[in-house]
Amino acid sequence: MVHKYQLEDKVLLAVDCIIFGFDEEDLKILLIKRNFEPEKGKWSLMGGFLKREENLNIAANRILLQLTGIEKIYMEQLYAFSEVDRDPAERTISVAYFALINSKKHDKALIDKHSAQWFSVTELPELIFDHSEMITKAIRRLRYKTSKKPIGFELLPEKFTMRQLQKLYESILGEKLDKRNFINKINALDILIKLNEKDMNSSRKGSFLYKFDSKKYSQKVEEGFSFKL
Amino acid sequence: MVHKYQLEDKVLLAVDCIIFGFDEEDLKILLIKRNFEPEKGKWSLMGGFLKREENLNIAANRILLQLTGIEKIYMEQLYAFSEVDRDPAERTISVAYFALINSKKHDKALIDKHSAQWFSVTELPELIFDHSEMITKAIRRLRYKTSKKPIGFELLPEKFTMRQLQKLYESILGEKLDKRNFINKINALDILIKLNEKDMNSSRKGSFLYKFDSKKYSQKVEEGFSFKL
DNA sequence: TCAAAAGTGTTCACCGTACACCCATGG
DNA sequence: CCATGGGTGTACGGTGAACACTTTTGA
Repeated sequence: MVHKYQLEDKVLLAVDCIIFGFDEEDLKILLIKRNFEPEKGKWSLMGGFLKREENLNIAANRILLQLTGIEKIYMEQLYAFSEVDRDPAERTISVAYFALINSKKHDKALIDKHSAQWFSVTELPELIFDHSEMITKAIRRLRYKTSKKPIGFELLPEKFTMRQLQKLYESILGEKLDKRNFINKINALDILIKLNEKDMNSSRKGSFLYKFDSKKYSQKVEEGFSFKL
Repeated sequence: MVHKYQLEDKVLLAVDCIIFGFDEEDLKILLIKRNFEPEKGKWSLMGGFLKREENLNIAANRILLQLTGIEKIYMEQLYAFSEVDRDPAERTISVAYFALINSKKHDKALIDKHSAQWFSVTELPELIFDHSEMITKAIRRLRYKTSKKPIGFELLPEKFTMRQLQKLYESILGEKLDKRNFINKINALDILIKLNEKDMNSSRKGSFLYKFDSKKYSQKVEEGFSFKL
């Protein structure tokens, strides 16, 4: 027998995505210029509504694909935002997701189509609704995450230098790190492969490139290894 | 101008509460016997539906009040569960909250009214829908929380012994702790007031009672003190 | 030859952990 | 007088943080 909850209020359920990227210098967030009412023309997170046949993760994936053209994106549910008047048009609860992408990989045409733009986390524009609050929460969560597991690799190209990795961590944590200590710690984790290949762009001497060793990593995860950084 | 999102699907939004309590021995969870369809008669978390005029926190407060009779309960949003078929009756997304209460304080009549019962986290019955998953997530979150801030006091009576506090931490973390190290750490936090009063129930010698010093605590929070345990 | 970034180890202070015995009391 | 839980301190190893100089090479 199928019973129904007849008398309860229904609401719109939105998904908003905080998309983090990294451009060798700064931690950035991808924002769109809203092309529909309300608040048309203002900056906003990329979002959409949950459809009947989707769960939230699938909806978030769909929304991320729409803007970036990337299928498999690292992504986590963040928090449900539910103030009664958060969206002036209609009662809407929004579940925020944060995502990490390699900012070189996404589809430029889609970015243009949505009038999207990358903003450094230190120089964000004014945002609609409670989107600033969402971002604040996302940054906190990202900081926490990176201190517990080496999540940051999602934001880098396949091959990267120690310098880039350090800069990434610095921009996530918002503080300078000591080069030697950083390298010691990373090496202690033992999840990188040092390549016989140098990146000659950054300096005359050139710096070795590394790859993330995902096999070793997942093995260590299974063994319960603690990745504290 | 008020614009509406005309064509989007609406859903029911539920709030389910994982209510933790502590009885001097075990970490427990308060469950109810469902008195409505579907799954009537089975064990379930206390829950309810979000109303038009509420945000999620307020809804969670209302639901907690209904079952416990306590107004101000420590409570945090946990996660939104959204599998399409999680509730067979109707598409329902549920935002889970976890709450910490002093299990002595709640209203017994309300417990009876809802056919509620405390279950040790190590001996949970079969639960409806995805409620087991919610509990698993809540326990993980609680463990994390207690290692970062002294959240556990919410679960104890106003006056408590070191022994009780240690047992509480042990049952949250699921492991035995060394008495001396535990006391040293707690004392290092410097957020307890030792009373000139002993609890004579636990032993012949009697053990000193302590109170949580919430002034000192909030002062330290402001100063950015790290409460790592 | 010099400017610019890469690469590399050691020391020290502090923290977490392991560990065992005496105390007070009621029965 | 003894059984029961309460209360107390120290030693050691490991980890995190501070710290400076040499190397390479293109311009």
